[in-house]
Amino acid sequence: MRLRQLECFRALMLHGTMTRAAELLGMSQPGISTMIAGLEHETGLNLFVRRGGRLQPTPEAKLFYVEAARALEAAENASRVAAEIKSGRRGHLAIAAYPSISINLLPRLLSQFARNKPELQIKIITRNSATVRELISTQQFDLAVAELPLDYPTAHMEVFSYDCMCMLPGAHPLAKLKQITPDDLDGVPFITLFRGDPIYQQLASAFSEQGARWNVVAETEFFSTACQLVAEGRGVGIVDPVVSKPFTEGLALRPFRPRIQYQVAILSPTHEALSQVAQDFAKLLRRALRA
Amino acid sequence: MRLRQLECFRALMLHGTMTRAAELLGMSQPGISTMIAGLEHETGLNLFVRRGGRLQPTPEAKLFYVEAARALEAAENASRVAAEIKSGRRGHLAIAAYPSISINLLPRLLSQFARNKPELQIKIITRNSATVRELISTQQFDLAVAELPLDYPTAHMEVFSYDCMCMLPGAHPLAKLKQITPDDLDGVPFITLFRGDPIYQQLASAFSEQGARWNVVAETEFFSTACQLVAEGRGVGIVDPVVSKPFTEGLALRPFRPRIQYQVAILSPTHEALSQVAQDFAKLLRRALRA
DNA sequence: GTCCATTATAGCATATTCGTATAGTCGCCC
DNA sequence: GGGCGACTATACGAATATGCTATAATGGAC
Repeated sequence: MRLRQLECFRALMLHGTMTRAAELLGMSQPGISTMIAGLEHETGLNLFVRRGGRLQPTPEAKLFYVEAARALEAAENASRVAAEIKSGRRGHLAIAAYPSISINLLPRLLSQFARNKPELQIKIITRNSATVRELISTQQFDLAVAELPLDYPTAHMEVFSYDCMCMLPGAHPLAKLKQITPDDLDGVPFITLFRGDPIYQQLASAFSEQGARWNVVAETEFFSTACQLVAEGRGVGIVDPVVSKPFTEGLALRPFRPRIQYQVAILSPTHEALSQVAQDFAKLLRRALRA
Repeated sequence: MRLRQLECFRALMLHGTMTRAAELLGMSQPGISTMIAGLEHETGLNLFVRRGGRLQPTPEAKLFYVEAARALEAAENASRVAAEIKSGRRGHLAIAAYPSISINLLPRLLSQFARNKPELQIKIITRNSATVRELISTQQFDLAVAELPLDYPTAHMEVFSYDCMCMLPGAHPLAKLKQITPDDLDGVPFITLFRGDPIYQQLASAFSEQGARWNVVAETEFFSTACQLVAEGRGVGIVDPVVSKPFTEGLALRPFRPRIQYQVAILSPTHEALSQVAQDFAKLLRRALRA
């Protein structure tokens, strides 16, 4: 039993004559005739009686029609769903990300991505980078974004490295410098990430190597919190130039030397194939993180 | 999108490798390969990633699979239903019949007919012959059985004529006669159908023509009632030899002269095609009425 | 590296599909 | 009853699809 036969059968049931059914389906009348003959032969049912040169559906045809129409609709639905999947209108995209990126950059990218995909189900879960790494290995997420380093990176990783910038209130005297070193910040009130963070370690080394006094007045968990404190005039700080960009409006950013490296990675599951939607979004995300 | 493609896709999703799917479907591995390639091309979806010489379903494949399986099942269901219709296991058979025949003969034939057709829905409606004739023209019934004559027979008719038999209690003295005439029954207590019935008219003429006294002691609506009264010894009567046969057990039946004609017809709708089931049953019924 | 299991491609025979041309059938109207 | 119009069925051929065998290509295991 072929779908085309069912299609012809339905058209014939709905429109009464083969000639009209053929028009509707954009095919010739003999085409319909042979299709119907084939269907009758294969099912063994007499679907129409030839009566006065016309076709009259038998009771069998009426019974069969119900099922035939149902099957056709299911097939057509499958086709439609395929098109939806292809265009990304249907599907889901589950992303795990660490806080700083999930506050602003990620939702901004996602809403842009999903604008013409009304049926796309989106899930963002925010966890610290270590948890994010674990989540991706449970295969429950399509993509994850985590800060490096990770203890034991199991998933497929794509790394993005940034040199951190020193951020200062716009009117700060040091803002006139082209770049900023620990020497310049000797004793200047400083806002940093927590002691456990790699950034903290790198800063501590940088200051101690230059013999400058690192005057830490605040430790925060996220760049975004630090940015806000700097904006309030509590001191200067250090920030990555891409992910935290939305939080540094109105602040002066200057290259910091020596380089303080900040690394972020897009993680994807190893055992699971990546959906097209996820691949497409990864492309967008990659572009944003490279910028 | 063709059903065969979906079939291959399902087998592949369920069994993991093309080789096994091919075995299951009784076809070659390259056959599956080209089917899947065709499906991927037509839907525009990457359904499998080739990974280490194996196929791994993509998330798109998993999403699409749900719909594909549904469509396949619907199509298979349609096939099954077609087979059921063909074998008469599915369908309905609505018969309208006049009382005498619907008491015994019809249900007996029907239950024999439906023995191996568990899904066949049977409807018997019992009305007098005039109503039966009307019902058949409303197209709500497949077949009807009515007594003739009918006022204005619109439907297609197949007529069966019988010469009525005289019925007597088994021990009745007249039972020794080979055939019975009104003369033989002069003054004998007689049980007949109602005054309006054609049988009544024919009997009245027969008796008056021979100048015999027709001693009517009971009028009944149905032959079956008359038979019971005869069996109780209330008198003799007249009965058709086929339809009423089940009610005449233990009674003596003798040809009655002059012939009293009793006519029954199988009616079928004119505008509606007859279902195969109905045709098959009509054949059985015809054989029974001819006997 | 070799073997084993898998998938992909090529080439070919067959089947299906679907068009055009044409014949057959029936009802209708004069 | 003949011709017309509307319809269905059949014949035939070209394009396409199907599905086989043979064979190449790939990658994992040892």
